[in-house]
Amino acid sequence: MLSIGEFSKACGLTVKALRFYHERGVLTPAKVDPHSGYRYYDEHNLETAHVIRALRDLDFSLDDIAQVLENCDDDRDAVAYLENHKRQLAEKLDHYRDLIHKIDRLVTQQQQTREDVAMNQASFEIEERQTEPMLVAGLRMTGRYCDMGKGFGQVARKVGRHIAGKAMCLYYDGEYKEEGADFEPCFPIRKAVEAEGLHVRELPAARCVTLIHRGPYDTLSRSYARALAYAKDKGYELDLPSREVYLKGPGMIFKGNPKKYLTEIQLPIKPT
Amino acid sequence: MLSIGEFSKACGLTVKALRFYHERGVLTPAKVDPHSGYRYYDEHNLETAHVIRALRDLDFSLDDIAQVLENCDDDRDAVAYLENHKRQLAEKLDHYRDLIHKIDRLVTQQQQTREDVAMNQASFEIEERQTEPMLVAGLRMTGRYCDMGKGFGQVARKVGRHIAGKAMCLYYDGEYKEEGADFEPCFPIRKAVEAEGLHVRELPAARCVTLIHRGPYDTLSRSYARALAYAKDKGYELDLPSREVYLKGPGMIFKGNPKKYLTEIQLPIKPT
DNA sequence: GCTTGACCCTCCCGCTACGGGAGGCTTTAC
DNA sequence: GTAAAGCCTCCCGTAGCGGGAGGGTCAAGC
Repeated sequence: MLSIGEFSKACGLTVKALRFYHERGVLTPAKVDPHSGYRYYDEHNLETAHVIRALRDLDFSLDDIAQVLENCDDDRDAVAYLENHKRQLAEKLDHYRDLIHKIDRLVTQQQQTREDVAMNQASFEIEERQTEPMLVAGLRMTGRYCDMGKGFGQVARKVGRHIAGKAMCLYYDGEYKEEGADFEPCFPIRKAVEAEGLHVRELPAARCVTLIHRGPYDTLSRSYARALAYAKDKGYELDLPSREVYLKGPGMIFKGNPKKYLTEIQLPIKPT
Repeated sequence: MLSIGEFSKACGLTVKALRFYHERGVLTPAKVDPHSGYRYYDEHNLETAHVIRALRDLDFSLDDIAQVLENCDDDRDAVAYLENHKRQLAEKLDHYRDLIHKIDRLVTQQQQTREDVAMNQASFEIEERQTEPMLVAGLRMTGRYCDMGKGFGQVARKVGRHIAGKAMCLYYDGEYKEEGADFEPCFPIRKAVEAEGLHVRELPAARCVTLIHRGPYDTLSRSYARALAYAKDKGYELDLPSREVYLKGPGMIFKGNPKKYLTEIQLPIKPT
């Protein structure tokens, strides 16, 4: 018969834990002095204690341990519980793996943005440029521009891990529309994915009038005006859809400072 | 200004959570009516709420979120926190992966034991057999047999994932010794591992008198007597170390029922 | 027999991030 | 004016203990 302190040393469980196990009924001492309330443990308790320790080390809950103790005499009986517990652990594992991947994506996106910004920092002038063809997944929608965020959210959720570049939006109207606008938020993706509701295809190359707009979205019209004036000046006829590429916009976590947003406007020139 | 219920719908956080965030100071409503105590939230709160949601989805603690909110205006500022958090998640990931491996090992060992037992169930008679050479890691010790368990524990901890078969023990004394016995608990392993304090080598093949003992260890002497009598009868001279292979003994979790233990005794015959 | 120090006891609070519910105001709609 | 819905605070519960307060018990030495 060992006192709780001696037993604690013998089995490697803390005194606090032993008292708690007693209270929860998973490890009842062989004898409790009714006068002093002192707990005394025997050989059989030691065995149970070892079992509890082994199972706690495997992250079993006390309730599960109680079940195992009740139904098993043998490692063999415990196999079903072990398998079951393993499944639960595997779920947690997947969960954490998923979170780590998400963080990874956030960080690399952030890095990408920083590089893009650094690269484009010099030129805020109107340019003519040939865009590269790219594979995109988009969600065509009709409504107000402020609902665009939800569209991006939906697309991102569906093609999440295949995203290969900056968010962009295609505009199928030739003008600014308060309501009933026809536009398509999309993401460049690495490889063709099937996703219901999404339009996945290669966006063709096009010669464009481009301009990087710096500042909040509600001042975009000024930059549009400049680009359109330039095109008119050159006598270009413009094509649809026009594009906006969100080089630096609201982050995945923070909205950030709208004064620092960078948006590239791309107005395709109708080939002559 | 939205009431807490409306705001809850707007940001996707529960009313309970919002009150809790207020109490913890991570999301203070724009206005609190001093008379009624009603909380009212504004546009800026909505932004903060989104940040909190994004970070909670990544399993950030509220304390960490508070720090991020205090020090970051931008996804870019948050990168360091994300990296840090990722490290913590990676630790958990490793932890769970480790546990799953441990469970796997337990289960496969258990299965192995079952198969071994099924195979050996028929024969409890004395046999002569050539043992196969095998790679083992052992810990030679001097003392009492009851300390053998600790020896197995040490060996198992060091070569854990390389264990390839049943625990066994080599006996270097020609007789039973109460104290000062010279023996070596060891495990067969898959490939040579370096482990300080352990003796890793190939155990040579040997022709043996073998016998499977069923029951607790304190009745082993009867089986030894039978095997020794057989050897004497045949006129064999015996070699050292003799071996015991623990086909079915105390499990990794449960001690199990000693009456069901199976132990193979192997007494090497000195080549003539 | 007495003291002392080590050991043990039973509460109670703390941690995370809320959820559930009781009991009581306030606001809003009809 | 009234009723329903919404809001408030306060308290308890979660898992598995750790820390500590305040007080009883045990064994040994004098």
